[in-house]
Amino acid sequence: MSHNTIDYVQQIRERGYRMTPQRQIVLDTVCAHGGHATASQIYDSVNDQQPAINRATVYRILDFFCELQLVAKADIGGHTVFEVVGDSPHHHLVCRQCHHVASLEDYHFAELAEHLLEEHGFEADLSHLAISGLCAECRQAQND
Amino acid sequence: MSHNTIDYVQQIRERGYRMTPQRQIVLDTVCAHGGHATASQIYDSVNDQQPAINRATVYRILDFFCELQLVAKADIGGHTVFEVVGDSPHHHLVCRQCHHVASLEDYHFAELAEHLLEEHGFEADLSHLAISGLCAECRQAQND
DNA sequence: GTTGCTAATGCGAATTTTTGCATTAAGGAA
DNA sequence: TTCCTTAATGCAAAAATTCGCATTAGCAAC
Repeated sequence: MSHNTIDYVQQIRERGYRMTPQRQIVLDTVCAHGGHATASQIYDSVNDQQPAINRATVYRILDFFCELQLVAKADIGGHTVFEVVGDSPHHHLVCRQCHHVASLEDYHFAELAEHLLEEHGFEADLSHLAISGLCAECRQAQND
Repeated sequence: MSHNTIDYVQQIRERGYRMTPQRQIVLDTVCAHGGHATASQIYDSVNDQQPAINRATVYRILDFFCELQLVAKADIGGHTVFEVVGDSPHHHLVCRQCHHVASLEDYHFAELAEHLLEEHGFEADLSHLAISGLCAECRQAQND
């Protein structure tokens, strides 16, 4: 798995929360999925490993991780998916036509975040943003 | 209501879809709510006016309007809300702590959209984006 | 106006997600 | 190690959302 377990445990405890086997498994599972996984997909995987873990618990844990920003939630093509927040923040360009998803690491987002902080005092969490629009291919196809 | 009915009807027909009384009522209702309304809230309002309209239909119509970009869907503080896309595109800064929502009309977003188009050929639909982060108040409170 | 094609709706059931509450267990203190 | 506090889980029921399919109705063509 790609995450450093010790580190996450510390982060959780420092904020007054508890580390549980359920949370460990869910975190491992989200990591294992790598890309984007829906809550149900994550539950299914978890269930394969530990059938005793309740569905509601998985949902609550995913919410919990999102609040702690260990995991990011995004709406991609109408589906809510989860992804571990790693060391490389990136964004997603989701085509509203073909639903293709392009990942993007772009310094312009950093600029935007700076502006928001300076001009509005808002500390934007600009990692794993899902932006919908028209991809290059679909734009071309439309111009026929 | 704030929307020009004729205009929407044309847009819908031009793309090969049909205008129905159900769609009209849902559109009016989303407009009437003005700000942000959840699917259930919209269904309730619609149901008050026309009890015959099915719940599933309301959900499908909301999706339909989103695809046509007549309506924007956004995740705000964990709730999915809908808003009519008017002539004044704006964005939402959602505080992850206090869940306060600030509206924002910012030219920096337009710049970002330009960059995405020029550098990645992606025509971003940058209206009604919901960005989560920490608002000024909560940031200050955290520094005590 | 009438007809025909098919998009859109209604309905019921399945699936997904949330919620309230009793019980369990994490982890700091004694 | 044992005890205590209360965060976290499991369970069951409710609520929200999606899906398949038979039926209805928009609207373009005649």
